Amino acid sequence: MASTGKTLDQPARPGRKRSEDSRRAILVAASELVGEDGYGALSIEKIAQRSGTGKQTIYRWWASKADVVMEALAMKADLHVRLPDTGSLADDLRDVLTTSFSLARVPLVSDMLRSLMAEAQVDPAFAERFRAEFLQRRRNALGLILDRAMARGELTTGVSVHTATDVVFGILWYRLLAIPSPLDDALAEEIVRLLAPGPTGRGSGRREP
Amino acid sequence: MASTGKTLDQPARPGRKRSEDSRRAILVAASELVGEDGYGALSIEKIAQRSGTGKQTIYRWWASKADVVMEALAMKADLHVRLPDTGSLADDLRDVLTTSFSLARVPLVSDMLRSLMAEAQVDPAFAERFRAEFLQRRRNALGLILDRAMARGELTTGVSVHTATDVVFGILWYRLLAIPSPLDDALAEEIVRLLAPGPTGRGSGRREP
Amino acid sequence: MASTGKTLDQPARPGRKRSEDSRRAILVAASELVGEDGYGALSIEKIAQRSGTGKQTIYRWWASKADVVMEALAMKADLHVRLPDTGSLADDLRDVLTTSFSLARVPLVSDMLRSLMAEAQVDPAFAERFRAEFLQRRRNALGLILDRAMARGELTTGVSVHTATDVVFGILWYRLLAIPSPLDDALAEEIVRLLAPGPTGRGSGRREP
Amino acid sequence: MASTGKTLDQPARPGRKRSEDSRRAILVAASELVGEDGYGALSIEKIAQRSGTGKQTIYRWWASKADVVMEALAMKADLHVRLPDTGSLADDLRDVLTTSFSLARVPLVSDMLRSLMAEAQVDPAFAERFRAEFLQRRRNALGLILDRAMARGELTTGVSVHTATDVVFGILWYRLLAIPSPLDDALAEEIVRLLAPGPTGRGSGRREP
DNA sequence: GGTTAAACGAGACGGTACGTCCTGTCTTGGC
DNA sequence: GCCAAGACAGGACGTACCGTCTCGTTTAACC
Repeated sequence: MASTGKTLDQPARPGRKRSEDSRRAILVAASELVGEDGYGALSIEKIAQRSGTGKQTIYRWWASKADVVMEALAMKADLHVRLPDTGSLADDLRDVLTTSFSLARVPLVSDMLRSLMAEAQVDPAFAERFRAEFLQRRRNALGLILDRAMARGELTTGVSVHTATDVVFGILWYRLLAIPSPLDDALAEEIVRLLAPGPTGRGSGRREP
Repeated sequence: MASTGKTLDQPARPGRKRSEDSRRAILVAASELVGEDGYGALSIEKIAQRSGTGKQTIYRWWASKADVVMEALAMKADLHVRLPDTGSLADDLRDVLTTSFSLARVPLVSDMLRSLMAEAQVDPAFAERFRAEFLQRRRNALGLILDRAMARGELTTGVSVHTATDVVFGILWYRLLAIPSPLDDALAEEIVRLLAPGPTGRGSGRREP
Repeated sequence: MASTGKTLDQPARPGRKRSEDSRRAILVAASELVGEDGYGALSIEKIAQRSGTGKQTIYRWWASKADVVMEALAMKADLHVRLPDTGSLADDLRDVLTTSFSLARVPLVSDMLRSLMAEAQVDPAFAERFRAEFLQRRRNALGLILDRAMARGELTTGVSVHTATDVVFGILWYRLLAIPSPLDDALAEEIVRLLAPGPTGRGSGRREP
Repeated sequence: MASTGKTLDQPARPGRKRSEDSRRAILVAASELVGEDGYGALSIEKIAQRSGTGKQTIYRWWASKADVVMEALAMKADLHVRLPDTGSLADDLRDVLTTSFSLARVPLVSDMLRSLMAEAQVDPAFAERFRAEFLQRRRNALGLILDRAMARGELTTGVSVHTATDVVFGILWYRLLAIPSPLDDALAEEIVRLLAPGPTGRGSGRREP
């Protein structure tokens, strides 16, 4: 999740190098401020003051305060997307769900996620970056799992891979954003049951009359 | 969807009455501004100027600009929640879904919905009002439908009513907020298939055991 | 020296009146700051902070910080231009000179004068206002005295009224701006002798050969 | 007019020599920028950019942007002070005046002069350098002329040499700074008449008694 | 001829101030 | 008491420069 991508692997530019210290201080300050007063009270001005940097340094490397938070989140939480491959849709799905849910249960992480999604509604340019650098990556991971399941004939519920993905992320985000409810293993199990009904599960006899 | 609830059905107060003209002008101005420049560029100042009213009048009757937009949305779109009762989960669900989807396809409506959900992430007090006055009402309607289906034994997918509700609204909001995708009849059908898998296809023969 | 002249004696405008308290606080703060750190370190931001007002209030009523200082100077020192009329050029001139010099010897006043003249070199719009509201008024006063002397035949040095005015203000400003030297009665006397050589003075016999 | 005097005639140092190209490019850029946007819009940053040099190079050799302009002025105009010695105060004075006036009539030169005087009001350290390196030199030249006239008994107006100098430079600077008026031969003649009133008119017959 | 050191273009850095916009409150006079 | 108008204190915006500090390169003098 590079901030700009300006460096095209040709660091042979003149001038002083970007300060890694400042970068870290800014991300830490942003994290702290979101945790203390919430994203609504966050301002570039406060980040600069708290981190002991100049506003220009923030504007130089990030396009908006949401981008700072997005990178702070990446630094804070290991957002690396796991790609389980157990050979069973139910198991793969359960793995992805419990991993995602446990991350979303960390208060600071969920606060940041909610803030980023909110900002994306209001700032179209950031929405694009948020989608490309965050949302789509997770969709792709789940999509791969579902594609494999589809190939194995395990996706028997009559919904497309795309829609199944929407169901999974839909419920995750809806519980984050709309009606705060627990994202626990019981919910994960319900979703697994819904999307990957086992041969002896709920719908076993339904489809083979 | 009263704006504040200040008026306690006791209009026997002295002084000038609230101006209905101003109220309407404010809501119209808010609608127009959201349509033109987006919610991000909306400000109380601009609403007052556009509507030819004073800022104080807005602050007097609404708690925040999000509340203005929420009322503007209510004025704009008929948000009355339909409560179908066909006796079949699939049909009831399809009815709710297509109604909701067609509303969400109106650009201004979806813009406002997205804005309100965004604001709710950043302003906890508004989040409470938004939940109570908007989100929960729609959950309750769907909940009633699902409760009836449950009683008839139609909810066979092994998910609770609560979770099924989350699945429905989850996918709706996710497509609004995260990955803009069509909210069409095909999607409605997929969701019906997922949550109300009929033994011999949709609807047919369901009622004659 | 009205700041804007917006009020055209028709105060029948709606809205809150201009706060006289804020106006005074701003002028006092500007005076103090010029006295403490000099005009070079003066900023709108500091004036606002010191005076306990908002920057907008300053920008609303003054076009630049130089205009604030100009009005602060008017408030500080009695800049009312005396118009002596003794019937003698020498006496009139001496009166104007000693009055002007004694004002210019007040450190804060001279600091402000120098700052305003400096700003006028760099900000053409302010230069116009400074000329019209300050410099020209004083020129006019001296011009009147010299016109009267001319009519009485006392201006015998062969310089025009315009040039004589320039000589007087030239030396005043030059000593303020360029080579700090005392502006005392001795200098006044020298200028009187130069421009109004009395009948028994230096040039008495010069012109009647 | 050395820029800093850092080089103490001991060039026996290792390392790269000062680049004459950069020096010239900086002075030219400063001239151009003052001519285009005025001294008020001048900044070290723009000089560096325009001249294709680094800011550090400017800071290394000049103490402030005013010092750059002062040196640019010296490069631009021949500021060498003429020292006429005709044996007649009127003629010497006229020579100095017309020379100075014709220089001050060059727009860019007068703009620079005004800027430097303005900066001197706001930056005491620069004021010192400006006085020593520019103003005082011209005073000294005129002082010499007047001293000689005094010795010859030509200074009959009853003003000291110091004051007479102030009269000359006062009117010059006043017309530059305060009330833009022409600095032409007519004015020079008036000043000559004022300070060197010849018994039978200007210059005529004075030298061949 | 290698070493040392200063000057150079470039540009990031911590800061300060700019002038604008908006917030939520207060004040005024009219309805 | 509501309303339009608008002034107020305050805070943040995004930009421009300040003067300083790396960078890697170039150019001399010295050893």
